[in-house]
Amino acid sequence: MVATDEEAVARPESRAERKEQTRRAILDAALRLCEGSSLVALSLRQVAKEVGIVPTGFYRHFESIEDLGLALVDESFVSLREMLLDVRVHDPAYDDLIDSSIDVLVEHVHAQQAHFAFIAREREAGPPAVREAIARSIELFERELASDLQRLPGTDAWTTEDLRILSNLFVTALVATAVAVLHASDDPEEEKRLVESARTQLRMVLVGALSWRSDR
Amino acid sequence: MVATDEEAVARPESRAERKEQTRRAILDAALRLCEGSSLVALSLRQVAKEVGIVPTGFYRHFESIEDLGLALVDESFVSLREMLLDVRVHDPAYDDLIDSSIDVLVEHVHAQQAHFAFIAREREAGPPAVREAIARSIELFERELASDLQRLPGTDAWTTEDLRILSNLFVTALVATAVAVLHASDDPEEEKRLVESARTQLRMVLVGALSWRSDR
DNA sequence: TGTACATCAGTGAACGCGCGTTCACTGATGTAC
DNA sequence: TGTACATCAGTGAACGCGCGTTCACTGATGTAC
Repeated sequence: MVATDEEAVARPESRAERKEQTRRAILDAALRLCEGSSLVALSLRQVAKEVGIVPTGFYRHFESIEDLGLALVDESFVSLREMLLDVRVHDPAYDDLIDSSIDVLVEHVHAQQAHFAFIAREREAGPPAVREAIARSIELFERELASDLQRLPGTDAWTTEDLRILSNLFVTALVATAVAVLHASDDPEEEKRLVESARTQLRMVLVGALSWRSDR
Repeated sequence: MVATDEEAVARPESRAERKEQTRRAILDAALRLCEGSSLVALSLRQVAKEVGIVPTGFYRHFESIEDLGLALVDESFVSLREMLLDVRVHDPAYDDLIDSSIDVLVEHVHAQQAHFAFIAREREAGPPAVREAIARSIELFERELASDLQRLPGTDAWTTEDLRILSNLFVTALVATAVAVLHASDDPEEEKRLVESARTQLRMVLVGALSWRSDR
């Protein structure tokens, strides 16, 4: 065993790395503690206690609970963006698009329960700055989905506005499904029903959108 | 002027009536104060101050803020039920069904802003008992809508489950529209766009549902 | 109609508690020479 | 490599404040006779 190795065991992290670990612990603790109520009911002292630092230590990492909330919004949407990439990776054929999208959604909801619940809650109940950040990110997400939809056959002649409207409906239905799956997190039968229901709904929308558009 | 009339002016209300007035004032104050955050961040003392009674006076009317929240849920869904009746009263023809439903929705959102915002917020962020009460009421609302849909031509052969799935998608889209209209409350242009977008979406869904079903 | 008693909506003092924020601090880590 | 100094993540005491809840109360309204 070499001296530098022993040193690495004794002092495995730099000061910056340990600061980053505490920051992570604060973000995780906040996400955990505000499950089932809201960021606006979360206190800095609760978070500090959960993390195991003194209340004033919080200020080394965030200015306020609201500031922490904005960091959680960013994090959550990184999650969501990864989901969109996952759908693209599958490069789905038309008839398979909906099934694979819902599968990816459900998978991500399970892997990122806390993030999904956070967004669903705080988009309406969070501090104003957090609500605005979420609204902006959802709009961005819708635009990205719209540009994905544009690559599908049958949508070539659609206007940007048409795509935005369809994309908005998809996102609305998917968010509702995600929230329902979250609430049924301990009931696999219920989840199956929800997934089946979402499949039917998205198919209705897709069929309707295509035939309704061609009518114009 | 008769003696009894003068008496009516001097003592216009019974004790029970004045208690009811205070109860109403508490409900209104709570609805106002938790706009923009959530019931879980609302204190009994804030409500009492707003109403103009001493904090302990609150207990003459409600056991807790959560109890008050349950009363607000009941009230809000009375509002929603009136909306459904309004749609039925118009007894809409097929091609007019969507337009008149959206008109009624927007009208009710304007008249009952606080109630809609309350439901949208607390269904995810409220105290557990409040969330459950809202979930139950929304399910009931969906079942009522489903039985309305059953009366439409073209849905005769549908199963209960089919109707439930369609009804759920309608409610999801309508709730999303209501929330968007609320957030655009001071921008008539934005509201017009939202209404137009909702019309398009609901038409897509209806067309899709009918043609997709007939495929089976 | 008048009197005696019951009810009960709202009062006001008091309690212990958790809150966000201030401030001066400690001591390990990092850096310049 | 060794030393002297700077940085800064986390500490701990203290503050004034709003919180929910208890309790004994007041006095107007309602009721029984």
